[in-house]
Amino acid sequence: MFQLAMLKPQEQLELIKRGAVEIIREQELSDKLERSYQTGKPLVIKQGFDPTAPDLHIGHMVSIRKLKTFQDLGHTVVFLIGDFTGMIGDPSGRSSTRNAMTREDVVRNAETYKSQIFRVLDPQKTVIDFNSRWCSGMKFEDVLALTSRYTVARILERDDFAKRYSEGKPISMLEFMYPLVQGYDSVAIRADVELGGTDQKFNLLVGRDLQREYGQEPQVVMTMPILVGTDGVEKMSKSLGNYIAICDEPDQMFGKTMSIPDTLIYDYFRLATDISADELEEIKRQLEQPDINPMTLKKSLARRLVEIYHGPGAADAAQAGFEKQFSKREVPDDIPDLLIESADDKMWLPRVITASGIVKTNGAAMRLIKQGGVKINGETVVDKDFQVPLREGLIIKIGKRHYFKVGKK
RNA sequence: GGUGGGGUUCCCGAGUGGUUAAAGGGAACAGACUGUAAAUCUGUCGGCGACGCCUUCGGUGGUUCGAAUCCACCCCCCACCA
Repeated sequence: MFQLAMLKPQEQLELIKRGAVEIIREQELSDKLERSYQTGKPLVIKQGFDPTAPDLHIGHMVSIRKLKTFQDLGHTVVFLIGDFTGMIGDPSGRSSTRNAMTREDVVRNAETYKSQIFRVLDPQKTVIDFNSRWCSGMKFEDVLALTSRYTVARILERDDFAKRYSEGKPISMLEFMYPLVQGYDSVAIRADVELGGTDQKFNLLVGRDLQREYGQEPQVVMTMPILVGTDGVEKMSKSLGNYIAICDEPDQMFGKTMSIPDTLIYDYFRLATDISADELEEIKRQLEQPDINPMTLKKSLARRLVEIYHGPGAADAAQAGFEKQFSKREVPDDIPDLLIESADDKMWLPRVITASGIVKTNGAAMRLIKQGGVKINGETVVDKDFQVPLREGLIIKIGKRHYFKVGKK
């Protein structure tokens, strides 16, 4: 695509700035680009990632796609996995499920990361690094030396610490140290620019301060917008279940996109697709037209997303499948088979439903039946005692979107 | 170390001896309406083939016919003081 030698610093800056919420400081970035241009030495662009949850979603991609821009401009991207703190674990704090990870976990997660980010980033131009590489070898005196360069009051400035502190919620010392560890990473890899969501601003700034403390030129901090999740309320995250994963199947990706509130359409176009400024303007205009159904715009958004991660052919198929299943309310083409092993020729309906994995307990299955959420071959079944004949071809529908075919193993 | 407050079902949060699987809200799920939007309305929301039984209110013991509720000890969180 673009080459470092081909684009002038000013042009690079324009591309980089697009979509960013804040650049601290733009002048410094401009200077760095200028120097890089003159010397031919690429800038080091850093972004840190949690060693857990390697299920990347389109919210992560907002900044990862920005990394791609840097990469296209010839700069070096360091995809930094924060395995060190992850391996220690943090039993306290409110997200008490954070358990220590083993080296194997970390390696496996890193592989999963790779398989996902390389859908966007160029493997040849991406450095994947782990902060245990320098953290593990630090002596306690090094750590103390690090802590001496920052103050409690400054760490307490961080929004969520301040909030939790004033609300009487616990903050572990380890969590308290996180910003320093993360900031030290910037020192260790001599980052020129660090990217992150706006919620990371504080941590990124600590990196800047620490670099200065260690006699380095401070990194430029660049924050990217946080994508709101499909619920339209919380930020997109795996744990809240309001995310569109980049490895979601086309149908699923299309469907999830169609379920977002209308108010999100514009932001999703802006942050999650490659749409041009002109097209974006057009979307905005159309959203204000009362006679245009936002659904049509949402469909085109869904298509674009599927195209990015699965290609144009998949987008066509996903849209066709969606319209068949939800607009026309027809039975979709691909229905998973549920093969049941049984000596009998029939089986109690709740048990069949549970076997499908859609609900966990017979009680939940019985509730669904009672509420009219279960259909067999298009007929609503309200008898919770219903015995399902185990013969081929029976199609069971659960709720709005779950289908499966019953068969005997 | 001292003093005081607190730990309830996915989350928040009532409940201070029986009628309590535990109010209310949120989330979630199902149904209606729809555009798998929002809003709204209705219902469900620990487990069990289930008018009954089992498990649950930080942990362990105890008092009682009966405990989330009372007592003892322990663990954890928070505030203030040192």
